Amino acid sequence: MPTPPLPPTKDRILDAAELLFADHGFDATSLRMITARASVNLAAVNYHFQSKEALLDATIARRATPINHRRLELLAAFEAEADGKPVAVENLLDAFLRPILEAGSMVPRLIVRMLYLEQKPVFKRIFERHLQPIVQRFSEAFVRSLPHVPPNEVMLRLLFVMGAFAQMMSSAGALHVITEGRFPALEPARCAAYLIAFSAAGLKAPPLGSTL
Amino acid sequence: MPTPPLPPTKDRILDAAELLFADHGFDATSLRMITARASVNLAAVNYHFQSKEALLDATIARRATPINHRRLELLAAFEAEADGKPVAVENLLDAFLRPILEAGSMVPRLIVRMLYLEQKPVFKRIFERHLQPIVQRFSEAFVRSLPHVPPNEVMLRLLFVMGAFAQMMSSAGALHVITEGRFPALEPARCAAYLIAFSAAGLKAPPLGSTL
DNA sequence: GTCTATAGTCGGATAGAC
DNA sequence: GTCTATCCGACTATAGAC
Repeated sequence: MPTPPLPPTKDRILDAAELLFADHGFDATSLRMITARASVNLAAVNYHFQSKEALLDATIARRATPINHRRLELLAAFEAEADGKPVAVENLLDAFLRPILEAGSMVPRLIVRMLYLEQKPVFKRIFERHLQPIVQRFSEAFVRSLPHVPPNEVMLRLLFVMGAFAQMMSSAGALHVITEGRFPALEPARCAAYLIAFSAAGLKAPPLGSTL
Repeated sequence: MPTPPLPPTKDRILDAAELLFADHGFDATSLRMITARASVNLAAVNYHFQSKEALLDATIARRATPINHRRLELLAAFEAEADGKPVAVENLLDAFLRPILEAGSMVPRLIVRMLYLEQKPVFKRIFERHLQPIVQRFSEAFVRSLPHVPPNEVMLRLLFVMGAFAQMMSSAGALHVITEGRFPALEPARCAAYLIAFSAAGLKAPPLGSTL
């Protein structure tokens, strides 16, 4: 009986990098931490990828591509269902959030951290490539679905939604600790329905208008 | 005429550290970057503070202490005004957010980054010392002001509010770029009224209940 | 493709003169 | 209190044997 085939080196590196980047961030994750966890030689990273930044890019790309594909699929389905009328904001939020939440527990933390929280030039490039086009597409849908809110105010409110989502992903687990046990320990994804209810109410609130 | 007196070394270090930690985060800021900007010798940092982590702590403490004092002052004023009745959530949000927004442009970015975005053990200790007690106090007020929402759901929604606030602080400026100029370039603080309107609506939404 | 070995850099922290 | 000089560890990246 042959030894169970380990995943190829390249995939083991990606798996380890995904977990460590998600947990500790880019700067605080060294290539040595990655190679140790992947049981791979240090030099293998620079052989398969060219640099630490290129590894980050590959890590994000592997996950973001199918998620974004699914997002557009769901959006199209909701739009077909609405038959020309604006889609309910709850459905737009669902189409945007469900694919990333269903991608497994580390993936959202990785993407959130990388795309919303970090600020280095690398991340700006990654954002432009992997999130910008999707955000554009969804923004337009949100603007159509919120006719009583000025477009710029919709954009600002969507920024708030992204922040609430990021916070949920990165520290919903901490609520159990902060509240000294009063809040149940539940996975971030279990909070999604609460996030959608909260966000939908905020998005639909009467606009302030004026300066935007 | 004497040369204009420079601030003491210790304060110059704190000023430089505040700016750099806010812009680049803790890991990406080296002591050498700080001493260069402060025009101070490298060894001065370890003389006045003991370590990089202790410097971070001092940087946060210098700003957080007066802000938290002001928050409690405003909260007490609103509670006195309400005369035993629950305070309007808009006022609670105002009492929590206004002091940090009035503290100058870098201060909120520093505190937000340190207390919400970073995850190292150092930051956990800083959070427990400088934000935990305030959050506790305000949570209770929010729970009283939202009698139709279960306490645990209030806590979760407050987490969303914190996330929206953090996102506004760290990337409201980017909206001008992302929208290719359609969104006006305005300071994060100018968005505060919009954040409060959004958050108040989200907080007051009908609760989902069930699993929390 | 995978390893060892190492170059080259930069980090935080400290010793000791002034 | 402030400086120079330096230690020592960790890092990314690469060269070159197998």
